[in-house]
Amino acid sequence: MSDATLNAAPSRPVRKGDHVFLIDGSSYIFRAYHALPPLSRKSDGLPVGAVAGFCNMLWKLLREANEVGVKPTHLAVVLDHSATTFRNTIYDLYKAQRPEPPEDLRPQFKLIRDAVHAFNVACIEQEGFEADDLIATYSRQAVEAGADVTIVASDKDLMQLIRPGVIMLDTMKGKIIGRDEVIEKFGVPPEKVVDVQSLAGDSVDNVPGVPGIGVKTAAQLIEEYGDLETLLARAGEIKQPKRREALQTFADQARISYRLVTLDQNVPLDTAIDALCVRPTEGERLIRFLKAMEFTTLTGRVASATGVESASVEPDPSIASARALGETAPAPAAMADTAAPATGAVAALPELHPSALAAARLGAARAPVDRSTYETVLSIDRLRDWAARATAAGIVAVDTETTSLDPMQADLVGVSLALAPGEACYIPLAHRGEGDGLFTEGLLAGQIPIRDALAVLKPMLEDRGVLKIAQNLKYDWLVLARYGIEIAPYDDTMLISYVLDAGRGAHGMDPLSEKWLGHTPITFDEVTGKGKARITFDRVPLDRATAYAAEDADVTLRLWHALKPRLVAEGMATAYETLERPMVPVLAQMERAGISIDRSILSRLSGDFAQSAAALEAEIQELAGQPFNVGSPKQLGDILFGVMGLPGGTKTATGAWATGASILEDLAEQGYELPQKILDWRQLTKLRSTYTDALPSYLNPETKRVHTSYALAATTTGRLSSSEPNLQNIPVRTEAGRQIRRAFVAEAGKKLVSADYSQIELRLLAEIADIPALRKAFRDGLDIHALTASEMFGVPVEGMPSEIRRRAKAINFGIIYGISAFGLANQLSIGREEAGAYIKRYFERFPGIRDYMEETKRICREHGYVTTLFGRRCHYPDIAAKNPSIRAFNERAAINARLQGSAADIIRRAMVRVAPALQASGLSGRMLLQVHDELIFEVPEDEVAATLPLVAGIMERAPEPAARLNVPLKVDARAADNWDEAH
DNA sequence: AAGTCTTCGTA
DNA sequence: GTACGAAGACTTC
Repeated sequence: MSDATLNAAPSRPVRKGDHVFLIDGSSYIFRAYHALPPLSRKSDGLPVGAVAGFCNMLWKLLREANEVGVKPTHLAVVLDHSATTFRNTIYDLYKAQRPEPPEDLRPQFKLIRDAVHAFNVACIEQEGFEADDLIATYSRQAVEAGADVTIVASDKDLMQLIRPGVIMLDTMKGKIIGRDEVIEKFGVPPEKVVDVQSLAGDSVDNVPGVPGIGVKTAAQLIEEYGDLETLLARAGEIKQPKRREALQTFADQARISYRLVTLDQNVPLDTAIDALCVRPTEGERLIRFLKAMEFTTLTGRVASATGVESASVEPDPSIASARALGETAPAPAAMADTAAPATGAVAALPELHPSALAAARLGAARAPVDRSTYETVLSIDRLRDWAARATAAGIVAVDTETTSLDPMQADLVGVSLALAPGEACYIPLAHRGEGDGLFTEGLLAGQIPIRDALAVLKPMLEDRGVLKIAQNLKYDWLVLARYGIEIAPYDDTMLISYVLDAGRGAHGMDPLSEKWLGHTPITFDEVTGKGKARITFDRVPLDRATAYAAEDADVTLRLWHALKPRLVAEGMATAYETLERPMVPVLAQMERAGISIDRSILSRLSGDFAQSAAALEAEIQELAGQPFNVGSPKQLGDILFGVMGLPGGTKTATGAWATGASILEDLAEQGYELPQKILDWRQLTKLRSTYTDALPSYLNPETKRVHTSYALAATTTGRLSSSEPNLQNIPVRTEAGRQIRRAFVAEAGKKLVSADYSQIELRLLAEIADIPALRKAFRDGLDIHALTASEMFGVPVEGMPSEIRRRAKAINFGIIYGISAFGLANQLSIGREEAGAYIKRYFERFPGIRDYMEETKRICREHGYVTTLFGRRCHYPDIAAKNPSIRAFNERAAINARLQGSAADIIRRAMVRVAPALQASGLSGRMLLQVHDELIFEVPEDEVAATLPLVAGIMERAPEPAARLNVPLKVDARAADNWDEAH
């Protein structure tokens, strides 16, 4: 290889058999920056990690065997010239939300250009065009000339260019991307990639796409219809209404997206492709640069390959110094993220403003996730190193992998940790070979014995000086509790998101990652499969397990960096610390306790219900004159309104006959026999399928109890929700329903204690709306519904007809729900006009409540949220919707949220206080369940007398000292052998 | 096998 | 009129 200096750019036409390499420089820089450990020039701390990675890659492509197995005849590094391109004229939001590059990356862009020149390689950039468009154009020209093309990049936007003779090479993963890989990723071949992308959109580049359509659905649609235009033209044929409407509504948005993602293959090039021919490496020039960068290893390699005496070459003095670039050299991301003692660059820059550090940190947290850097920890020494670094850092993201989604049955399979964005590991502990589950091969070799690993992790996980960060910690808390580990202190990114953004989208990790990091993590389903084909996590191969698990910890840590600062900035830190975070161990302990159910009661009921339902079914079919599926609303509607021609038939939104309870009740009142029997049949089958049959299947085989799962971040108002099984909707209204409650029992020698708030939401209405008459009524312990009726209708409370009181009660509930004449009319089975008149009269008597409702709407419109008594925010982004019914719905929800949410806050405060208070009093009762305004405990018989007043007192005083209400809270508490009698 | 619609249980 | 979750029927793949 000649070392001659060739200043004039040579040129050699591209012809058949040539091989053109096009390097996507810009995206390579970003990836190298995040994938590689932060590296600073020793002499002055100039960040050079991305430059080093880039130089190594380029050297390898030029001089050594690469993955493609050929040496380039033509080669260019293609860069983005500026942020604004023709795409911004199509769509002004294109790439709009893309964050600024991190501070310690910025000075490296210029260095990369210097590097390209030092390598004597063509460096291409062109105003108004992205690197991708230039690559597309060169690629087309090369193919037309009969040459092969290798695009060195991993950006999915370039995959549309793949065709015979054109492949992509991801040097960081050492992977070639061809037609098959594209099909694997997009579900369609390269030539259809743009069609799929224009439907699915791209959150990273802010390509809108069509809402509700992801890559999977898009691929399937394109597969079926061929291309975007055909699909849009025939969108009306699509069966699924949601999908059809989305495609029709957002057709133009999809067309815009199509233009955004389609690369321009006809850019008027400033530099002809012939000029990209590979030029000889000038050893001395390159070494001058590498020495200036202080890349000693690469300098040595280049020297020996080019035969230049390295010692005789001086570093290039023109290569920028940190100071000359006018850049502060901030801490590498890994350091900025930790509470570790300031070292290196941080120590050298004491004047660096905290917000600059925060910006650098946020930049790192938002940087692309690279799964290839995660470590699989297989030795106790490596584990000790990770634990020690976590302890030194004082902060670590943690995630557990297990054999089950049910934390009460899940066995630990592995633990992942993240110390800084991109710096994460997975510690497999109980992975097995890929067996059939019956013939287990035993543990996979090489894993650290679980006891040894937990012995290393436990001190760190319980260290008061190390903040553990998790997403949905309650799950991991429950799992680790069963291994004798109690995590503390901790933060939960799901709960931080919830307290900040309740009502503004979901709080699971995948949606949060999309929203805040613009990154799509590997999904659990992708790793384990789903449905019948699902495998347990212990059968996931270690490389896939590491990519998935370490990424979860990595993403969790990045989310924490993105969200935690908002708590203070937005004034939500107290709400998080008092209403959210302390609930994790409280709920975990409740779930772990579970509740005992009496199987024999349920199985007897099941039999009874089945028999009665069968009898009813026979009568129903007799009355109908033909056999049909009574459980099918479709068939039932045909019988009632078609065959029998009953009056009052209305259609549902989808055009089917409506056969809901209220319609059947109306018919029953008119004297028809069949509808009542249907109602009875429905009740019996409902109770049987949902409760008496289903509940026993939730019995935990080890504990012989039922362990529900509470969701802390599921509702907009702050309420909990319960699932698997839902123990917040156990029947209570009818006698048949109450029999089910009798199956919830205390264990021998104990009682169930139920303590519930009496009319808490109405009391909060009186408090928040500040209605003196209502406040006084509660203070005096009056019958609030009777009083309302008396005020409205002028009837004395004494001897009031029950129907009058019933109507007033419905109005009171209506107020809490953000009353409408329509709703009240439905509830009371009266006309809209009459209901409207009631409401008018109510507001005349209680004008303060109308003012409260108007004020709530105004506040919600102004801020986009309402606030509870304790500072929780409930967001209603559609409060100002143009559509009147959507707007009215949001207004009612906002009115309700202040009350429902304040009540939810109060019971949360009580729940946090109960366990310590019981313990302080030497009582051993355990809290088992929460049903919005009710707490259920299991208490030794001889402690019941002491527990009842203690619990009631804590609940009644729960608002204090944060709020001192002018209305008393009233709690009724009772003990019995089963839930029905205690309630 | 998975997703949507309808219905119904609770506060 | 608010807030939820679960089940069966039905549709779609």
